[in-house]
Amino acid sequence: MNCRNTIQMQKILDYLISVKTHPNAEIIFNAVKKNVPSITLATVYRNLNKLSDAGKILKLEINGEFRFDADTCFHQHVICKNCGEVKDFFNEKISKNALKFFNLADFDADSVSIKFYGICKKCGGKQNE
Amino acid sequence: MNCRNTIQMQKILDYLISVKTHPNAEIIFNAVKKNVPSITLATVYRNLNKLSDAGKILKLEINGEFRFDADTCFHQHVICKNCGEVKDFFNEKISKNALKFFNLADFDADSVSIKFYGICKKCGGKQNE
DNA sequence: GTATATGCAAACAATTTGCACGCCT
DNA sequence: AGGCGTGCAAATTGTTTGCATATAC
Repeated sequence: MNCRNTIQMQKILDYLISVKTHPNAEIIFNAVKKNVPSITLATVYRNLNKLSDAGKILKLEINGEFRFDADTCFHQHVICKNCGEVKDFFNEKISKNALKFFNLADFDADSVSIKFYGICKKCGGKQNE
Repeated sequence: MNCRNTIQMQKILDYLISVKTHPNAEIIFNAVKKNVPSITLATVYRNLNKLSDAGKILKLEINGEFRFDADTCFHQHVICKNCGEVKDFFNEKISKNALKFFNLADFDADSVSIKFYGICKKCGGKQNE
């Protein structure tokens, strides 16, 4: 892939690898800005899109925005319908199984995104307080 | 649920039930407008959110926007990474299996969203032409 | 040297919100 | 009658784009 090794891109990737959360572009921007003060949000978006096109990171659609994840191994995401918290769930089999049973003659699927929705412990019972 | 039976809401739901596509708010707006000329996009959004909160329709996050689906039975969605087309895939077992194997002590999941990504037949080989 | 990436600002697109009025129950 | 839903317009939020300059290779 046509991907130049700029400091901006490197720091964005470094940051994403260092966190277990699933930050959106703005959070990544603010974090990387500490190391590369001149960076702009546009550059962050451009790099995130490039990295996800290259398959180096995941681009998740959660709560109406894109979130990014440097862990590209088979796993799933868990989202609280109340507070919006996002967690990982690791069960390779669930994803592999889904792909195994997928078969549409006119469609060639190479990846699968699995999101569980529910209520986290913190919110349990007391929604929208 | 506090849900008044307005013509707007009824027509939105009728339209969604009548199509097998997964329209976004604007497409729904334009379709319903033919029957209810006074309707606005804001009303469409408000009703779609209410219907999905009530569990009567599904709110899908696809290609950076929300798409809506009146079929709330277990099924999955298939998205072409090239042209963005969205299709249904029906395999109850995949979704039920995912929920069955989900177990996080501090999280109670009641639904799962499964999206397959790949290239549709139309786009096969000739991406981004 | 040349093409690609950056920074900046502006444009865009999707969705939500405040408010006065109208309609369901 | 009272409250929820609507229409309208404006505000928000998230993301992309055009352009001149800077930088990686």
